Amino acid sequence: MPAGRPRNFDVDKALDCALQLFWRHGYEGTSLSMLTEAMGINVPSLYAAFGNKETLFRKALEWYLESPASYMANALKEPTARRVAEKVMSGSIELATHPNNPGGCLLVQGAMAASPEGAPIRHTLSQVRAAGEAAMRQRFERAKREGDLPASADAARLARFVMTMNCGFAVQAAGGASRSQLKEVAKIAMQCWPS
Amino acid sequence: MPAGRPRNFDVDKALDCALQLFWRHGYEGTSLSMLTEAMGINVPSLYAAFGNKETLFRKALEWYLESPASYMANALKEPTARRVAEKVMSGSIELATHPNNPGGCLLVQGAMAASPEGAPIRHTLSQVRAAGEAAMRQRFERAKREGDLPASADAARLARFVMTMNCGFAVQAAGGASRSQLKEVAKIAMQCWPS
DNA sequence: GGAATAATATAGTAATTGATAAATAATTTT
DNA sequence: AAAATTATTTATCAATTACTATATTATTCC
Repeated sequence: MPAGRPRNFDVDKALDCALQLFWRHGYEGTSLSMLTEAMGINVPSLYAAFGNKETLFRKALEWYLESPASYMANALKEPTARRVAEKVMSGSIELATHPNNPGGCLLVQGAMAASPEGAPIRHTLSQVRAAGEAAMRQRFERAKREGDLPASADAARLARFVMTMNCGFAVQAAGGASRSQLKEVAKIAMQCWPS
Repeated sequence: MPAGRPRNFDVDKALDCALQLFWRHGYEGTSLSMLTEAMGINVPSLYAAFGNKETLFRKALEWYLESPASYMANALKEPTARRVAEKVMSGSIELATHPNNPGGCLLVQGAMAASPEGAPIRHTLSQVRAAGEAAMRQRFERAKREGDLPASADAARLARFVMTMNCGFAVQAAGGASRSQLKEVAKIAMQCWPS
């Protein structure tokens, strides 16, 4: 145990509270007073533990990607491109409509509608989305080499299609669409998958 | 001409300036000082002419729906359901990626990421999106009666599918996706259209 | 037990938010 | 020309924003 007065709050739990707020209200829609109240700490403790609001958001984003949004990495491990696409969409829908979570997706929720001061965060989030799309593209290229996607298929376009669906799910879920409604939509989307 | 000192600004032009800002930055991301600077008027004039920030947004929204977003109403007039879906998606993409416009769609951009104070606006915008989806559903039901959609098709699901694509286009465009990239995505989406 | 260390609590910073009050200027009506 | 009406200007309002300085409390090291 390090010298000095010990923390009387759990950093990981506090970070999870912050994530919930950012997820629901976006970066700029979440104020420090909302954060400190939900995290159960006061402002100087927040700054001591997390730097400032922006670094707190970035830490919450990291945690989001490695835990609630880990469905993406898992989906890429599926054996065929079709099943990858199905898993990405169902994972995205389940995340965006889980009753314990705020509706939608942090990467979408946090990225829209921001004053000029929020531009760096917005930029980071669209980069993260682009990275997900690129990972899918590479996975689909592998599928072409492995033969479970026809050689005529365009990996980049298919990845963009799935990511566009994902963004659409996030908006629809934030607007109140139900899980079963979005699953029906995903089923329709899979009907155009090349076989 | 009414009695009293005449306005020395054009209300419609000022409203259009406000729309540009709300479109780009969302409701809460746009401040009164940004508005007055862009509109070329000072605060009391804004309040006298438009009420307050919220009614100004609602007037900008009305203007948005009847002018830049009129593609939806026009698309519904197409003779077949397939062409309706094609037109809705291409209209949405062109709006969201037009070089003179802010990227994305006001209905999406303004609806995400908001503090609790912005809830009424967020609610209004998701209602407007739901209204568009309902209009499409009715149009597709008519198409079933007219025979250009098979009786087995589900009008509500198809409408939700197209609206989900639209929301996805808006997010992707706001994140920098190009018009041609999104048109390719729309082409893929149309491959699953029932015929 | 005393010094060093680190967290918390209280209070307060300058800047910005949406919104207004009072005074002034420009019209039409009579 | 005077009164009535309406817009603009200037200044300001209380509340909130992200953030910090100071003082206090709790712990470990020596």
